[in-house]
Amino acid sequence: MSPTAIRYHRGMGRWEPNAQGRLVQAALLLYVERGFEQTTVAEIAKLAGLTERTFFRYFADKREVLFWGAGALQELLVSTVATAPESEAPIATIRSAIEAAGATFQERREGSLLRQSVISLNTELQERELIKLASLAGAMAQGLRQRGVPEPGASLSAEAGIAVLKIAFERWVNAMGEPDLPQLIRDTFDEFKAATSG
Amino acid sequence: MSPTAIRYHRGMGRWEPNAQGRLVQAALLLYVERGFEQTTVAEIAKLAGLTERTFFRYFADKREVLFWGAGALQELLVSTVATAPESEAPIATIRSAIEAAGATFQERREGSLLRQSVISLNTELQERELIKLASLAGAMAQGLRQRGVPEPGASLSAEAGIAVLKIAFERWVNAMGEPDLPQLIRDTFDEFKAATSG
DNA sequence: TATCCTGATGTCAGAGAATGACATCGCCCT
DNA sequence: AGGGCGATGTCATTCTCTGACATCAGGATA
Repeated sequence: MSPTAIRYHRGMGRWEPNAQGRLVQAALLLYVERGFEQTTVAEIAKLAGLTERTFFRYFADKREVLFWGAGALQELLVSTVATAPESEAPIATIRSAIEAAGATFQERREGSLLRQSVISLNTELQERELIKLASLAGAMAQGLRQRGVPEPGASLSAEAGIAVLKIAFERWVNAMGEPDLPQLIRDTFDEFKAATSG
Repeated sequence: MSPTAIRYHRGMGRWEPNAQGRLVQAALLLYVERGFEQTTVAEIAKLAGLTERTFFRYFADKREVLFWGAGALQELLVSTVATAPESEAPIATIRSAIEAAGATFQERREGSLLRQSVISLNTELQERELIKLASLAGAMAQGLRQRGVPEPGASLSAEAGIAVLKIAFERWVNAMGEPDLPQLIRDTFDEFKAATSG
């Protein structure tokens, strides 16, 4: 089937509303159906009823559509770190933040799994994911520093948290038994402590 | 100054020898002088006395030139893991491997710093670096698994090692006092343990 | 109401990355 | 001498991404 343009309302204004949302929806649909590489930006734009040029006004590149939520995730992590109890150990603060992040993935379980299935099939997308994760680690480290945690402890704690998130997420995706991601994160943190304290 | 083609010997065979080496040398030169983005593959190829098409026969993309040594590094890590004492704790094995990797950077100090200065100025290159590091972690984890270390401990230990490498390397690059990288890695491992055992 | 302005989108042109198909031609082997 | 091989060149093409400029509905303003 060849999908026609995605429309929402009828000509309310000069253009259909929610251009960015239509682009995201169109891109995700095509990435899932044909794969990321086999999808051109022109096709995405056409499906969204827009032009290629407009796509690049909303997204820096073809990959970025899939990482639209990264900003909100970073805010969640940073605010969780910022509002943690003063007396708490840095690694415990990071643990709380990562658990909170895990909860949001759990809430959007279907979407998260779909998105990951696309990413897992393409190296370029994995690269983008890794740099987003590194950015998250950097933001959490900065949050810790603002709370007086010195380097390199701040960065090391943040990196540890991201490592746990990565591996817990991977377990979550591969597990058919639908475990709870926050719980998996807690378990993985414990295993991490056991594995690295040798 | 506009550099002319890089030549080695005089027409020994049909072509100048060491085409790949000339490409690496030319690319590095231009990346340092003009920056990565401002350098085109056509320019690199011309400086190496070759064509654009030949560049892409040796390197999958423009970035890959800078990660030429990753294969050897991975072999070093894997073989270090493989030959570690049987009784050793997994995290200690990883620590040894990372230290060995650090030693090779220390040996090529100038080149490592130059390379990193190029990478640090460009996001695309940082993405490639991160996925290479992830690949190293994956290889080390597999090495541990072959020694009977179960998941998720194997992956967690490997990721911890890579996190330490990243941060120790960063300290090494930013430190003007020329500290010893293997020693910095040892110190960072100790700080990591302290930071994550809270 | 007439006019101006703004912002979202379209149109066009172009550089540069990357890839496939095929040509070239010294060198080595027999 | 002849033939095949392998490294390189040539050519054409698709696709990503960007800059410059055009368009035009709707809101603000006089």
